[in-house]
Amino acid sequence: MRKGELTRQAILDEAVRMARYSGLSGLTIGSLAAAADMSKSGVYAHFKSKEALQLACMERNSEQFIDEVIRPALAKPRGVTRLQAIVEYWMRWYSHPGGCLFLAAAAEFDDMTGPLHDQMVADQRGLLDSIARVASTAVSEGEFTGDTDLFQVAQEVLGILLSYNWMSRILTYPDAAERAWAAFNRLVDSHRI
Amino acid sequence: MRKGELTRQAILDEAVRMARYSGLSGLTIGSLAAAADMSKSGVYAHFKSKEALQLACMERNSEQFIDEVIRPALAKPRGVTRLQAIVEYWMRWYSHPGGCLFLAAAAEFDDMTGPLHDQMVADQRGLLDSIARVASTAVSEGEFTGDTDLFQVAQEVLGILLSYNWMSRILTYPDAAERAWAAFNRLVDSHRI
DNA sequence: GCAAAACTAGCACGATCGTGCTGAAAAATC
DNA sequence: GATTTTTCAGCACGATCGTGCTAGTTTTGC
Repeated sequence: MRKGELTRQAILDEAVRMARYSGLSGLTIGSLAAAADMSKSGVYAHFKSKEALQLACMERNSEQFIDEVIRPALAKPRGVTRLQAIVEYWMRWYSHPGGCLFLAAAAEFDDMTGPLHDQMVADQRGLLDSIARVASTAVSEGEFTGDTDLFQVAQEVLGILLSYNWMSRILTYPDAAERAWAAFNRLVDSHRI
Repeated sequence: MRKGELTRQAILDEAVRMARYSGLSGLTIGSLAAAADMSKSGVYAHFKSKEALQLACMERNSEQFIDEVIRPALAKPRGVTRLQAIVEYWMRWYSHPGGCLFLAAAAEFDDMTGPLHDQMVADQRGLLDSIARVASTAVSEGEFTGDTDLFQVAQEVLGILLSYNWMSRILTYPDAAERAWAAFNRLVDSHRI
């Protein structure tokens, strides 16, 4: 009853950690069991199927993202300050060992049907909405012009984040962060009142 | 001698097509053989290992990218026109059934060691250099200021492309292309002399 | 046309995958 | 402390994976 939920969370944390490296498809119950010092069936019993395990991983990952990116950003003052904060925390999120599970899931499930694909799309939509929502506070605070296209801002910020991830994680360019901030500042200035 | 190379290419084309959907790790020799109407060992004989098959897929994919994106762009006049062209062809490249194999490979091999990872990094570096090289023609043609940071441009163009891919392919936002061009125009204007 | 080379189907191997049953150990409830 | 429920290891299953050998067919070079 309580012990079960505890080990389930422990398994899930380990699963998310492993999935960041190998992806959710590359994650196998056998290796997960070994990492969690349990038997294969012991792990399996907590999730009635592999798909359920993968979905649980995505859910856990989203929780961690909220904890590490969304909530800290919301603690900052509304407006450009908060927009800058979410980008900063987001860039830190990308530097997790193994990378970003959202990105891995998107690459794995984009051409697929079923619950995994649907959950992935919902997650991605949530990420984009988060940016747009924070950007909207810059409008309501009078920092951005009233006719600002929030999803234009969201798409461009996402682009800055994605290319930063590419440059720093894959190509290991040391100037990636600096250039990302240059792009961000130019974007913000173009919408300033 | 000649027949062998022919079927090898046919297998490879089919393999790349499949890998766009499932990734290079998800690609299995069994399903590839079925799609190519051959026996498993018949396919396997052309590539002495699965890793060699995957590497050959990456090579074939790069050739196709050159044919469909790089070469057509180089046929355009140097400068902003060519930069705009490479973005346009690149966006079309992303709309291939199954998506972009460069992106899939990057997600699969980023945290890995070995030839597959190395080839992927080399490919990605090549993609970025392509953008920077085209951007440099805008400088030499006198359209961009002389102090333009070419890799700043490259990183931002890559961001526009990546976020376009995300928005259109995963989230199926219809305005993704329009917004990508808006971002592109703003970027170009900021570097115009 | 013939000999040599290249190509590919058949088959089998060890390994690993997800899944599921069964029973013992542990924990929770009273 | 007894009992009921939960938790988990052992084990086995069918399927599929990559790999490789062996023979026979097809294609090539002369």
